[in-house]
This record gives sequence, C-alpha cells and structure tokens, in this order.
Amino acid sequence: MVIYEDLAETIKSGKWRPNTKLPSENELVAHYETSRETIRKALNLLSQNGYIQKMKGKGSFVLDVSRFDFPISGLVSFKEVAEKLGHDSKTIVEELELIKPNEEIRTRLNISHKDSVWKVIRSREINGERIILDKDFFNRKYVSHLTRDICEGSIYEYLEKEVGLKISFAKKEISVDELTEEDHRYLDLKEYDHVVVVRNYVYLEDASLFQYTESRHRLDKFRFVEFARRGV
Amino acid sequence: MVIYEDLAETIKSGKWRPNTKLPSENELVAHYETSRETIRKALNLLSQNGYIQKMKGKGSFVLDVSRFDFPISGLVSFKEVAEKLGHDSKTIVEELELIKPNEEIRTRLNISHKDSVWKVIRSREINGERIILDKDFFNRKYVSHLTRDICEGSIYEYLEKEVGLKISFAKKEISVDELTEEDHRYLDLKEYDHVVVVRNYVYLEDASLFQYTESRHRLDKFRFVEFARRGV
DNA sequence: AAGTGGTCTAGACCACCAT
DNA sequence: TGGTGGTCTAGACCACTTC
Repeated sequence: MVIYEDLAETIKSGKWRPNTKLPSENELVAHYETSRETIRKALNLLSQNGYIQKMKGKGSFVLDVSRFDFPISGLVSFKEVAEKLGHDSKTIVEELELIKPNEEIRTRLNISHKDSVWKVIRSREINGERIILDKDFFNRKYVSHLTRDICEGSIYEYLEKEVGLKISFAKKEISVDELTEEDHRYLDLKEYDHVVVVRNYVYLEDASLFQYTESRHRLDKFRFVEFARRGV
Repeated sequence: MVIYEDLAETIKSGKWRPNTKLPSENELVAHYETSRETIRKALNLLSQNGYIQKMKGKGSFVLDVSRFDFPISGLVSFKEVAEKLGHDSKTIVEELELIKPNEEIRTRLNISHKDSVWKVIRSREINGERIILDKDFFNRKYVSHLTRDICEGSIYEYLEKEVGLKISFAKKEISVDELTEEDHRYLDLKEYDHVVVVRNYVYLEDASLFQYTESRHRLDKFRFVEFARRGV
C-alpha cells in the first residue's frame, strides 16, 4: 500500500517527531484524494507495526520508533539484518548437498522418504567471529537448483526473484539447546556451552511447507525484539 | 469483533478440518447478514493470526493451528500460560515494596528521581521447581495501590478489571544474560550459568509507559513461539 | 457543538482461478 | 464464463474528546 509506505517513511525519517499529532483522517483523505476507509487501512497498518497510536476523539500520534531498533521480527534474513546494522559480515558455505532426509527432517518438513532435500550449512562471521550457524533444508519439489554462489548471497532473494517463489508465512520457535558437534566445528564458541536456536518453518502462498531452518546463535550475541499489540 | 471470534472458535474446535475451504466471502455475507467489507475484516484477522490462508481466485483455507501450540506471543501472562498448559504452578511473592528508582529503572521507565515505583519480585514454581523469576516495576503514577494478595494472583487482571487501566501495546526484547545474585537466591538453577531474559516495556492506551518487566527463565525451560506473515 | 476515530454499508471494478 | 478474493468508494451513524 503506497499511502502506508509514504506515511511510514515520513515517520522513520523523523520529519514527524514522536508524540506529535498526525493530520486527521479527513485531512489525509483530502491530501491523498482517496476515501476514508483507504486512509484507515493505512493507519491501521501503521498502528500494528508500532508507528502510531490512535486515540478515539483525539487523533493519531507518532510513537517513538527509535526505541524499537533492529527487529529480527518477521522473516528478515541474516543479510538484511547485517546490512542494516552496518556490520562487517561474511557468509561461509560449509556444506551444500542434495540429501535423502533422515527421520527428523522428514518430520519437520512433513515429507516422505522418497522426496529429496537440499541441505545447506552456512556459518556467519561478524567482526571476525563466527557466531551464527544456519542450517537450511529445502524441499526439492520447490527448489530444483541451488549453487554455492547462490548460498553465498541471499537464498531468499534468489528464490523470490529468480525462481519466483512467493513466501507467505512462517512459524518461529526460539529455545536454548546444548551444543552439537557441528556447533563446535563451525562456530567460535568461547566458553559458552549452549546456543540459542531459532527454528523456522516457512510456507508458500499456497500454504505448502517448503523450508525448515535452524539458526543457531552464540548466547552472548543473540537478541530478538518484538512489538506487540494487546488482544490482536 | 464477534464474527472473528465465531469463526476462530469454529476452527479451534476442529469443526473445520485443516486444509478445508471456508465458505466464500459472499456466502459468509449471507450467513451473517452483513456487508462484505465486514466479513473481510474478520477474515484478515484470522489470516494475520495464522488461522487461515486466503488465496485469490480459490478461497480461504483452514491452516493447521495445532502446530502453533502455546504461543507466548503477545502479552499473555504467566498465569494464563500455566493454566493453558494445565501445569502445577505456584507463585511466590519474594519482594514487594515502594521504592525510589535507581538510575537503571529511571531510564527503563523514562521517569525522574522524584517519582516512586512499585517493585515486585516473584518466583514461579512449576512441577516443584522454581524456574522463572519475574521482576516488575510499575510507575506509581498509574498504580497507586498494590498488595501481596494481588501479586499472588494476576496483577494484570487486577489492573485491568479493578483499576481500569487499558493496556495497549508492548515492546519485548529477548536475550541471554549471566546470572545475578538474585537468580541464585530465588531460582533452582541446576548447573546452568545463564538465564533467558525477556524484557517487556508495557504501554497504556494513551501511549504512556507504565511498566517495565524482566522475566528471567532457566535456559532449559524457555520456549517462545511466533506466527509471522511476510511483509506486514 | 464541532472534531476525532470506530464501525458498517451497498456497490463497483479488478486480477486470478477453474471449467 | 462464473466464482473467488483484492481494492476502493461515498456515505452513514456512533462514541469519545474538546471547547
């Protein structure tokens, strides 16, 4: 939605300070030359995403977004986050192969032993330390082709732009697990004896499960931020 | 919204199996005797919350909610979660006092040294082990009165039903921290030398920050689940 | 009383899907 | 082609806030 983007951009740019009042819905209707429902849909999105607070009888007010820094919320990829933070980051493709899934992966991807699966293991280096280990498993039915080159960049970008897959939603699970032999091999662990594990089940537009990802973070470098509205 | 509740209930009850097609928007319009936009608002909520997947030209389909078990998502309290899981749980009020906030708390609650603050420390026992330590700080401006009795139940319930506070949104932050002296005192830590810390900044309807909470979980008992749609 | 957001309506046109 | 969801419109009535 173009109106949402426009308003969000104005707020993010700081042109409207926190706690100031937005133009009223009727004023926005006049400004964008559209209907009130359309304006309201844009404002509701802003509200959901923590940009504004709407108050009946009073108006809509800008929230202090600067405090909601660096959301790993949603489905943003490592590359996007690293770029946003301006960190020196590097991706190392440790393993890339087409496998017959074992039982764990079959269960997680909800497939049979006849299917084959792309297995990608990448470590992520930030400021010279390997602190994240990403293990991706793609159902081959949806991803026929994968190369080292692609894995070194953003797989998501490739899948969305080149393959044309439409990623729709995901279920995320965060927990803390004990170290595996792989963690030892591919991460600079220091003295820590656990990792934070983010498990992600990713679905396409037609609700088919096409990817399972395990993102293993060194304890001290993990951070997750979320904005949540009550009741929704 | 009553239509949303009704549809969500039908799905949760299992009356509509996963992957089955919902009645079309027009059919729902006829059934609920309302307008299409109203139906669409309800369906959009269901989609956001992971109940259904909408497909252009095809219809809306029930997702498998059973996999999205036990969301700590949003602002649900310990009590609600424990009850949902049917666990043997107990709350111990370790400390309750009105304090002059130190610098850390002043910063977190964004208040001055003249303000006073309720400090509540509670440990949470599940199946005989104290595994969560909740530290709550309430700006006294909004919470004038607090007793041990209230803290043993649900403070949120008290604040919303008795005091009439309208909780609106929150910013949540998850990280892993080293143990403090308090963790040692109030938790059964086993061999673990870190805790998962969930920091919550809670805001009222008028966007005023009234509470800061630190929820400290034993590593092995922490779990966080989230459903997320791409792009939103 | 005037202005604000909250909710709903009846209708329109479009893009996509199955047939 | 007919049915589906996606988007938008112009208008209405309500509840709340402010003056």
